[in-house]
Amino acid sequence: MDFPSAYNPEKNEKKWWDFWIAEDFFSSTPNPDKKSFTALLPPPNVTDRLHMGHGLVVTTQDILTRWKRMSGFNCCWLPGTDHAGIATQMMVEKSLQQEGKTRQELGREAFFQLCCEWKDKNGDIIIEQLKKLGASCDWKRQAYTMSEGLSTAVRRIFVSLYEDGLVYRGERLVNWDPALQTAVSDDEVYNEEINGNMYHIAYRVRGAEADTQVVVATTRPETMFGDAAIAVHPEDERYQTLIGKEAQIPCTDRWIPIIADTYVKPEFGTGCLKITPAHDFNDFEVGQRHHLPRINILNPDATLNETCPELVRGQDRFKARETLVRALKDSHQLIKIVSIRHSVPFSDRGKCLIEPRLSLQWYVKMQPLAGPAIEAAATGDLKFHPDTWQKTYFHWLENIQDWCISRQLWWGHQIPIWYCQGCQAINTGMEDPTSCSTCGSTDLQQDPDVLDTWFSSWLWPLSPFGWPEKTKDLAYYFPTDMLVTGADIIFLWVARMTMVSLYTMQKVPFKDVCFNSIICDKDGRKFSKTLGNGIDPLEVIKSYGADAVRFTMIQLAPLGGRVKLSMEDFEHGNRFINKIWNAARFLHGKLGAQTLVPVDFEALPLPYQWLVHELHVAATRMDQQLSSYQMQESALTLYQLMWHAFCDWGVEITKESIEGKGTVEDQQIASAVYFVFEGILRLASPFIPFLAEELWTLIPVHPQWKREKSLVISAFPTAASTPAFPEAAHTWNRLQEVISGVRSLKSQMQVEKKKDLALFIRCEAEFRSVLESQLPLVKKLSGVADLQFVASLQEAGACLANVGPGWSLYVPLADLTQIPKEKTRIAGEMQRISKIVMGLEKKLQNEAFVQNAPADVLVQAKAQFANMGSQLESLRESLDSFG
RNA sequence: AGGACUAUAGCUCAGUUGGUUAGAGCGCUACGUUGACAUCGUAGAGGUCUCCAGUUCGAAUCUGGAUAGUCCUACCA
Repeated sequence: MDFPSAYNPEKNEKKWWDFWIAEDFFSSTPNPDKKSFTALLPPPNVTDRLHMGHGLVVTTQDILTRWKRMSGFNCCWLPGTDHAGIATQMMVEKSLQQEGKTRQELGREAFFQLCCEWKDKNGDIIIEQLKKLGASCDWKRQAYTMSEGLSTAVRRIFVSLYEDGLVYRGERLVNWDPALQTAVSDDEVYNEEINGNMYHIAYRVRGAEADTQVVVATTRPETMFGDAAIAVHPEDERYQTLIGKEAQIPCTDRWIPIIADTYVKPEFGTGCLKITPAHDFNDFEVGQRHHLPRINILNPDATLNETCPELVRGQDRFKARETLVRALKDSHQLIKIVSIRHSVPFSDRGKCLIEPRLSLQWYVKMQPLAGPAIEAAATGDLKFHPDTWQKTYFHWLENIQDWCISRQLWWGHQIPIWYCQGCQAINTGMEDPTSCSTCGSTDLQQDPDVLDTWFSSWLWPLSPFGWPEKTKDLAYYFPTDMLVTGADIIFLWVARMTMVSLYTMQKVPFKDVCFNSIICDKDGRKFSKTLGNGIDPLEVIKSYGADAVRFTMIQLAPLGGRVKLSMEDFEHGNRFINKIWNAARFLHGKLGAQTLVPVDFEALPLPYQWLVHELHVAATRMDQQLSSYQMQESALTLYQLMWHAFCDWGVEITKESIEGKGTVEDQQIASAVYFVFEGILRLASPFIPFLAEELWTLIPVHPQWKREKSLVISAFPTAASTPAFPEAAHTWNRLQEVISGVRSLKSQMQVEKKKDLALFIRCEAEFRSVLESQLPLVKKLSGVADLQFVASLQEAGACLANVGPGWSLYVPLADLTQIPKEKTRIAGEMQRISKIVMGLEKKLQNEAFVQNAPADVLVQAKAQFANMGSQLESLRESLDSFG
């Protein structure tokens, strides 16, 4: 068979992906005889395009899912997309804008239709990109938050919560995005520090004395038209006389009371605070305490409304500020302007300055839902990896605020609430009402708002499996097993899924939540569009292949960490792919002609027993590491096994010991080597599925591995399915030390080219017999012509020495002028070792240590003491031999 | 302001219940290519595990404190 000299990722990735999909390996249906493993793909927005964050989440989850699939689980990894209310609406509006149209001109229905069309055209781009990475999702189940089924679930949960009194409508301050003209939730707001001004403004006070003033400091002077009071601290001596008096809002003839409230910090600003309940969150509360009126001064587009004086009416908030400041200057009521740096809220979506604005919105009462969610994490039903996130989770839930779920958008699930135009009653239900349930009137009007996108995504563990129907899917797959996601949506998504699952099903939605790393550039800055410092995964896949990208990411990124990623990092994964490919190519050339037979492992030569044992150790370790979500470590285990055990030693040994005459011994060795290699491919499959599959089909069939139709559904090696040879492995390790010792000695002498070099070795009798049994191989691997056993150093003469545990290697010094240099080296070595020996001696003489240390630690220390002691002895002997 | 996390080799990071001569990859040095792979091999150099105190027979690992950095939450009228 022809074996290509280089691996072609692009060609093979397509080939194998098509094969896997055609054979339907990733689909799952409920099967009571098989244990399920369910994972949820965090549904990307339909507006998303693949970035490294997705890449990492998908790779991590795919590795775990593929590993579980190969371990015999019935795996369902559920994919899908989120309709992304605001983001999609913005996209569509933008394209409308280019045609010079607005959504208002188009009308709600047509606009909604346009959004649907946009989704149909662009919504699956991200999904196709995920597939490029090899995501082994159950693609037949691909869900979408606006699909019919999922929309029913949204309606069901809304109605249930409403009926349970957990959904209510209230007039509150919301974060108002004037650009999008909608409320956004607290979690969609971010703060940014900007340069601003603090305006000190004088209000006239009505009282006995003429011209008394009270000076307040504010960053938003225009909000004064919504002022309902001026507050001072009740114990602030400066202002005692003012409490109870009235002050006049400049530019108006409105008078407001001066009140006392402990919220005011006397040391801040002037110690006098204007209270604007309708436009500031804290003032809202102060206002509530003092029963102050809430005066809304803003139109939805943040222009000042009719409650304001003509001076500013109709002007934009920033324009109005300028106008007002000029007017205040003229009336000498502007005391001063101080420039400050302060953080102000911005809308995550609209990127514009948020205005707190009074409006009627729908809310979910969160406290009753939070309790069980706290409980679940406290009892360990729900675990976080790393678990430090638990604290954050608790803190948020314990201080939870009600969730504003209405959005003034057109794209999304319209709120299933109908207001009776007759009696004002509120109607809801699973069916659209035709008449008012209170008065029977047919004049009903549906609430124009839509629900927050998260109000559908929080049902992700439930709705795609058919909830609220009691489906077989739901019974089999729910609760799911695992979620991998970014810690940034622990509140927005993770906690809410937990709450709604506990509310509806009395069960946590998943047992384990893994938070993946945040990906940064070389300078530690987060990847962001505005900085343009991101790395496009698709571009990297193009140049290195999906496997290289996957492997690089997973071995670089710990759970819950922060990883600095640069383009060059992907060369690491690429080299690994190349290395494996070439190892396979070598096996093909050297052993390819062999027919594989069952291996009699017990009868294998020592080094091959070691190699088999290495597979056993790695398989055991990887299973354990993956079970505890240590993907990074398991990738390293795989890497070490493949590169340093199999290639550096296994392949080298094979080169020396196969004779190529078709003997039984050769056949056994070839079969053993391929047994290990196939084992490694199996271990590698979850990490680098494309390459593994390609090589797996190229290698000869091994009778001791069960051959399935594809590697992706083959058994993952375990401790039980791989033979172990701990003693043989230990023995071979000792021989490896000698081989390295010889190489080191040669390197010191710079005699790489002297193939006829002969060395002396002195060692214990027992080890000598082992060494003799493997002497030809040891000589070949260490690259010397001869290795002679000597009983003493005297036999060897003036020598360079290399001392290890239980053996000393000597090579005669050709050049006697090197003796001083060698003496210095040995002295240094002796110093290093005697330090260790002295430490051990002190330890062993310490009775407290002897008494308290566990038995195995003690035994180890004693053995090491003896070992190092004898090495020291040998070194001293060498030093002495130089006179 | 409150909270969380991080501090280990020049760089990027491992180090799972306290017991190793503290590791890996990249980079660096020396040597090595007549077919697995130079996308390579062999051998090296390089670390008072940020600092101070404590617990312990024993601390990179646990506790307290300091310093520096990152992030989150709330917020400054």
